[in-house]
Amino acid sequence: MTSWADHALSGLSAAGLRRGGARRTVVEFLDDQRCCLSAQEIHDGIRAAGGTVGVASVYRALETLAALRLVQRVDVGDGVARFEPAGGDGHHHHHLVCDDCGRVEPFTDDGLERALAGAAGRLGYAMEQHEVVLRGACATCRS
Amino acid sequence: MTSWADHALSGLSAAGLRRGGARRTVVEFLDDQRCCLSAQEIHDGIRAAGGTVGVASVYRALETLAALRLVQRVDVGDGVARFEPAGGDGHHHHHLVCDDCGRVEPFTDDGLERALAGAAGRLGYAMEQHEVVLRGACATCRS
DNA sequence: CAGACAAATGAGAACAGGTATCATCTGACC
DNA sequence: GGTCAGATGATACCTGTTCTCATTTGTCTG
Repeated sequence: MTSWADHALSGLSAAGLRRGGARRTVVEFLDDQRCCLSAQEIHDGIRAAGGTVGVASVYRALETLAALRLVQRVDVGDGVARFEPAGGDGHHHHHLVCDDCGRVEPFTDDGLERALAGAAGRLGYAMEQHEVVLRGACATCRS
Repeated sequence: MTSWADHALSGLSAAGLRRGGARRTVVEFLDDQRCCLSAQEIHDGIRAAGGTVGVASVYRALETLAALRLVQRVDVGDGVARFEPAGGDGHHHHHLVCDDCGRVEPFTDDGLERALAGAAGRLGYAMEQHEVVLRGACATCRS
């Protein structure tokens, strides 16, 4: 099995960057997550797990990983940036945000991916990443 | 012709809110714009046009309008919130962000809209709004 | 049309997420 | 093991956004 963490660490080496210390800790922490997390949540989570990584290092690691397309930055509209693993295994997804309960949940849709690729092609855009956020009332809150 | 400004001001009245002063100024300023603007840009633009609206009022007006779905909040990933008219006339669009020059440009795509509606329906989501951001190299920067 | 009153406003303080600084440390190569 | 540039962490700082509060202004009433 090739975990995303391995993929990401390889990517860092390939870019001529070191893979030890804080960067590795952030990568390994992210690897255990299901959906996007804010930098603060990542920082807190690492400390709760016994790690001692500074906030600055978390932000630096995320910035580096985002530049290498190894993490995706997600903005759901509450003013805080969230991050999640990207690239590597095909665990690509988008997000639903419930206006009532504020919960963020992932979803995938092949037709949507095709439509996105089609639109980018038609516009002459070399698409590197895309982000889709749907807002509304989730199935739970509708009742 | 029914401008978006009229539509938005009607919406404010219907919600039992006053339509004079700062709120009206913000609505009328937004009505002249092509694409999304940050709160700061809106504030500066109004002052440049001779208006005297405080920053707080700009943010409050935008928050109110967003809650009424009269403006759409757009987040392109640089940490500043942008806003643009929404609802009313069918001037709905999404955004392309160039990783090189940072320019944000609007686009529309019917196939994409259909795919979004289809995905939301399949997931049991009552979709109120959606936002799509494509990142990559724009046609100009590719050469 | 004047009076009354709650909603709305503006200036600036306060807050928070994110970034820059800098002395110290450490991974990778020799 | 030695060397040194890259990396780290604590903290000061910056900037976008929200809060506070005294003052102003729509709107409704009589």
